[in-house]
Amino acid sequence: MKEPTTPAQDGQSQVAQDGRGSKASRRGRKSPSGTRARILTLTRSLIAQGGLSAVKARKIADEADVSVGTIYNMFGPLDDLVRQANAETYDALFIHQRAALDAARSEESAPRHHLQALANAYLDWVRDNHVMWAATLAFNRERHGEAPDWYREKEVALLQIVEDALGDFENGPRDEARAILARALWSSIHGIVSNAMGAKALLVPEENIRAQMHLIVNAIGEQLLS
Amino acid sequence: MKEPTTPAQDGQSQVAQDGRGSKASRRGRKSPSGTRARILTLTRSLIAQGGLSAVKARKIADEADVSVGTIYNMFGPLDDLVRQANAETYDALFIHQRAALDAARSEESAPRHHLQALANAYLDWVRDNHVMWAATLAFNRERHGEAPDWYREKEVALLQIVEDALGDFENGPRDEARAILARALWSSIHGIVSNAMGAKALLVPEENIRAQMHLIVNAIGEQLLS
DNA sequence: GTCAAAGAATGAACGGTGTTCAATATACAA
DNA sequence: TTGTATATTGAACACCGTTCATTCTTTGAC
Repeated sequence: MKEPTTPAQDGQSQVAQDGRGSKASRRGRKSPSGTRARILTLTRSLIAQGGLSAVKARKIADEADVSVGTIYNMFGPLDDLVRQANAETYDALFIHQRAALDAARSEESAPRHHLQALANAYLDWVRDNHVMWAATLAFNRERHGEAPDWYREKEVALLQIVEDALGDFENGPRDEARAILARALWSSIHGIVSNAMGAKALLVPEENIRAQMHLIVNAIGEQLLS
Repeated sequence: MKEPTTPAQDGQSQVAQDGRGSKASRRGRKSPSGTRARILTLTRSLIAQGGLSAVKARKIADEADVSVGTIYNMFGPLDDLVRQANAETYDALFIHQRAALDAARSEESAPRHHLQALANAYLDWVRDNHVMWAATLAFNRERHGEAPDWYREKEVALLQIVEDALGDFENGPRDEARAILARALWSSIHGIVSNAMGAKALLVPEENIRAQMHLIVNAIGEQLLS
């Protein structure tokens, strides 16, 4: 029984979890030589080029100038390495969506436009990151049962943004009802985009997707004003 | 270059594509001994028990009392065999959904209840077939680009049911607009259910999922009456 | 029944995969 | 320098999808 050097992740705060500070770390141990970061970057690059199935231990080891053993020592099974890569994808999406909501709020716009902005921002981001995102979703689908808490929280954080946007409605739902609505909205938008997303690109014309999203968001927004 | 015995599928009519008639077939060739059916059944059974990753050529060969070569002669690469298995899953869902719409129509109910019935029926079916369905979705996500027409049409057929239900609205949208709305609705429902579906079971309480679906369907239904 | 040609079934072998772990190299404190 | 605790290595293992020369089976004319 030998745990990998870094127990997997603790994923406390959103974003920024690269392990330790750049030089001497908290506890005077651990290697400095950005090997861990290099492996992770390489993994992400492989996914971006060839999808999930392009992630091979030997390929990473070769290109990162380490042995296969090192990868396993640092990350445990290859799935855990992929999860780390996916975590960074989640973080990027999170930042993007938070920024979109903040921007929408800073304008003098109705709450329903905040929802529209979130949906549009999501589509924009998926358009620009379809391969990474498809890999993340495929991975999740097959290994959702085994996902650790710090990973699951990434999804929850995204949902929280939608809940926040729903809070902008004067007489919108609260508590449980708001949580249900947020999940319904997010799942729907997510479903629409996923449905239009192939392995390498968006298959349905972008304007069509946007029309579908707006149908849903408008229908919900309408209800929230009555 | 040797094509598998049965070229893959032609998948003409919805449902029922087991290849040839039970005994002497159209062209006086082909083997009778339900080997093909046995392999397919076994494959489906493996998926139902252990998910996509449980499908192994040698395992199937052992349990079906054939050699690995036979499987490859009959189905080509293992992915094609899985696709055949998935096709049957699609067919089962199609029949289930068609029946649900027919039943809703035969009652004296408003068109919006037809949509509700479809959504509810979908959730029912996924609840009872989560493993097979999860496998189908996971497979699609990683190999959507390579999907042949006869396979893609299975998805289209499901969408058509929703379009039909939308046609029940007196002054509902037509043509392109209806197609977009159907896709939006179906993707949304699908997204909500997928979001709540783990590898082995529905993770979110069923009543919560139903509440989410009804929010969406009601919101859309409302719009269609104004 | 015979027998040659066509077809179907076989499974050892191949290249590639994730993963392990005894052996080795390195870093650090005394 | 030396001893010990790490970190790194890569050959070896088990298993995977896939191929294809070989073997068995069926068929139809005689």
